[in-house]
Amino acid sequence: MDNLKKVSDSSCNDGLLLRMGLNDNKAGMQGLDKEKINKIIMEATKGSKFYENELKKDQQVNQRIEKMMQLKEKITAQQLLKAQVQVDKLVIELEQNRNLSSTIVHIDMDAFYAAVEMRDNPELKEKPIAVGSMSMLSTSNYHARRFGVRAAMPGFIAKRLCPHLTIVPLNFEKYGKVSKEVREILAEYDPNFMPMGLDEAYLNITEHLEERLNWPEDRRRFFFNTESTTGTDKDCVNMSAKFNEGEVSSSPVLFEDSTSLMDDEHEQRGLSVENSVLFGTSAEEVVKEIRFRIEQKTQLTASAGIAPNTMLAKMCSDRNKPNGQYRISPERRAVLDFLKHLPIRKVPGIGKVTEKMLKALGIVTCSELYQQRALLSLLFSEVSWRNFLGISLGLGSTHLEKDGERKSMSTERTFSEINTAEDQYSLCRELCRDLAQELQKEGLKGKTVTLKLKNVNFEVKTRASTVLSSVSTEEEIFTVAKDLLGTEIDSVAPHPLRIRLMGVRVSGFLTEEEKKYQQKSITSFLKSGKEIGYLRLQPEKSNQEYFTKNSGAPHRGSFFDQKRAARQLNSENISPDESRGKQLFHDERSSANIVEETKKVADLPNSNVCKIFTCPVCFEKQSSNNLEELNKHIDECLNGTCVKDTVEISKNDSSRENTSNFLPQFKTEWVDKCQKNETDQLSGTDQSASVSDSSTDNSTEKFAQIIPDKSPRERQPSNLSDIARNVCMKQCLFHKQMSQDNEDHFDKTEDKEGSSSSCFFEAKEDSVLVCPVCNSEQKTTNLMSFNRHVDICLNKGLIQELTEKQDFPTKTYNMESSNRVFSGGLSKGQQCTNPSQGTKRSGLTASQSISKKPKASNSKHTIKMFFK
DNA sequence: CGGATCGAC
DNA sequence: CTATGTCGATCCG
Repeated sequence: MDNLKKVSDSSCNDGLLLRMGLNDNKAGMQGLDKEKINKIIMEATKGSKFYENELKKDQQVNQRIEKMMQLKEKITAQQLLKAQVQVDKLVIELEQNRNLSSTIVHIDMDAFYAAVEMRDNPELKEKPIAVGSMSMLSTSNYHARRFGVRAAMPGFIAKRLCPHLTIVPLNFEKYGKVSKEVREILAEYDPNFMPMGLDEAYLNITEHLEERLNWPEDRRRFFFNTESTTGTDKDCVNMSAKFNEGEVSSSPVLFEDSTSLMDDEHEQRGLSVENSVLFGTSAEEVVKEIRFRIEQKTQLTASAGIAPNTMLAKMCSDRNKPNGQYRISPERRAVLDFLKHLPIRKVPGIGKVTEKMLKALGIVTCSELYQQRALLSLLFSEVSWRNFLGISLGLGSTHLEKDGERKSMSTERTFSEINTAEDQYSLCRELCRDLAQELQKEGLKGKTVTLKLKNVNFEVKTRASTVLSSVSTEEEIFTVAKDLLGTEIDSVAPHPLRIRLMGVRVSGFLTEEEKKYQQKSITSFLKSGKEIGYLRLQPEKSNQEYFTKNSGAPHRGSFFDQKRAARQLNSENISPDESRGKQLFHDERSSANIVEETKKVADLPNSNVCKIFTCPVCFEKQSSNNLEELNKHIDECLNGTCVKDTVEISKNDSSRENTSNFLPQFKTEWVDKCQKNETDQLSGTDQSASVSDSSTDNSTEKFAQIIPDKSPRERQPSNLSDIARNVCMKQCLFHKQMSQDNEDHFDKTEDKEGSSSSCFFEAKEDSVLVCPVCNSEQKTTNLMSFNRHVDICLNKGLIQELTEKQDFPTKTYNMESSNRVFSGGLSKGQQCTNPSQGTKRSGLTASQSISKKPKASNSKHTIKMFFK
């Protein structure tokens, strides 16, 4: 979708206008120039509550910037130098692993909603239109954009900018249909393509390109759609001309004033059959073919980008928009050239706030981003500056990851002021009802309910509560949401709560495996607790039964249950892979237990268990209704007490709960069982796990040493260093493969925790050190010298290449705090970027290892575990 | 964990 | 009159 964000304003600090992101305006045509547009927007905006709030937010950003600048002032030249060295080591490594072998395509439908509406209503074709409502526009056509009418602008302001503007209401059904048609085409080129919303998608056409080489020619020939409606014959001809020219500028659908292109150039480019186009085998040709087919099928145009990774592809698709395409050839040089003068704001994941913060540091273009990498590493969080670095090197995801399971579901509504508690509660219930319905469609239950409120001053608040048992029905959700709402109403009493928006979200879903077991187990844990006095009934005002639904069964002893719950929990803490494997492994045998448990559940009458717990050890009431707190307390109480029935714990049990503490005895027990289990049952299978020597302490570190590993051959290294070596070896092997200029005989070792200054390269006996930058063999085996050489090389090579000159601030500062206060924007597209490289990347230091994705590869996981 | 923020569509 | 809705991620306390 077209965003208004892309344009930055050169005039510094008129916050709102900047936010409105006015585009440069083509002179000559009707429309407004930038100045007029800004003026009108200001007039419409000034004095509004909305504007006041925008100013406030702006102030907050300014404060953040100020803080950052203060921090910057304290940085010493020495610190900066050190940072430079560290960062540049990473640069080498990233550079080493640069992967240019994939061909990623980003397809972006031009002014999608507006284009669809124009297609379906010819009357609109000549007019400036926008899709949305008086309060908010989703997109506008290119004609309307000349007036400054843009997505995310309220309709009433758009009307002032462009009084003739036609606002068409949204019709998602229609867009969905068209989107589906487009996706059918895309799927032919990459069955695993990744749609991003209705109008965008990423494709990995690497495989397609290979196969295509062997295709007969007629498989690359496509015919014009002659039977299309609304005089598109001419459009088709236009298209043909455009495609043959390989140069496209405007679309008849999008521009009322589009000129007819000449139509007799067919022969110029392999058009051997009348009414058809033959496409070649290159990436460009493939994408032209895709766009051609999209237009033939839907009468809509698309823009596209072709590049070695998703980030670049996305930026490419923006380049020749609308109805154009652009390719970055898979060469490092080409990538860097593309980035050289590119404003950071064009980068997906860099929004207006990040742009502003970076601008305060004098960073506007990607090459400046690279220049300042050392500084950024001191001012921003690890995640952020690494992201920045990746951006400035042009690195991104080279494969398309399927998006994982959903993490939350929410619904929210904006309305004219509601200020009576009664209305607010009923609205809240309504939202809960809607949400419950959607949740049930996907069979989801979550533990956390979040209430979102926006008051009439546009201030947003969220209030969350996590409950013990997963919720999914209207009543369950409402029970929680209502409390949150009540608290907020009380907090402003005796004034009314004046809101313009309310939203409800449920998150904290169970994973597939958890779904199977947890419900019963957890609730059984709670129920049994109640039986022996863990939980006590507390009379409450009204519908406060948190656990009336999904009641669990009583099990035998409380201790038994508690232990089981705790054990499960910890298995969760070990590693996703590990616990998942285990669960699957035990599936069969545990089913019997579950059945039995379920029966008991059924027998239990609805109860009114409530929020007050009594500790079974000290018998004191616990005020917290947080299971974690409760368990923590019980742990403390129990610490040192002997628990005999540990042996009874069967590994089949699979209850879990979100508690990080549990009885030490159980941990030990669990580890032993695991250990046994692994060797007994897993040998010979694909799965393996290594358990390090069991030390005596009961800390969780022990669990961190259980290292899942897919490769049978490397099972059970005798100690941690062996494990580490294996990891390094694997990575080196991979490295060698990846390295185009082979012969790199250096070994990389992980930076150990705490010793961040340790050398990056470490010599193997008999090895020759080859500089990864200049590729020359180094005589020295002294790592210090070698590292120094690499640093020098870097400064000569990379830095110059990308930035021409190296600017090195040399002021002297004092700096005591290493706290990074600032975050750089990271969005999905962005930060998934590096996993692709990440899985292949070697030599990551422990602290460098990024593992946010649950789907982190095993090797990555191992690294992280190892250095925990 | 909860709350605020950012960013994308 | 009239400034969205939904989701994921990060960071901080």
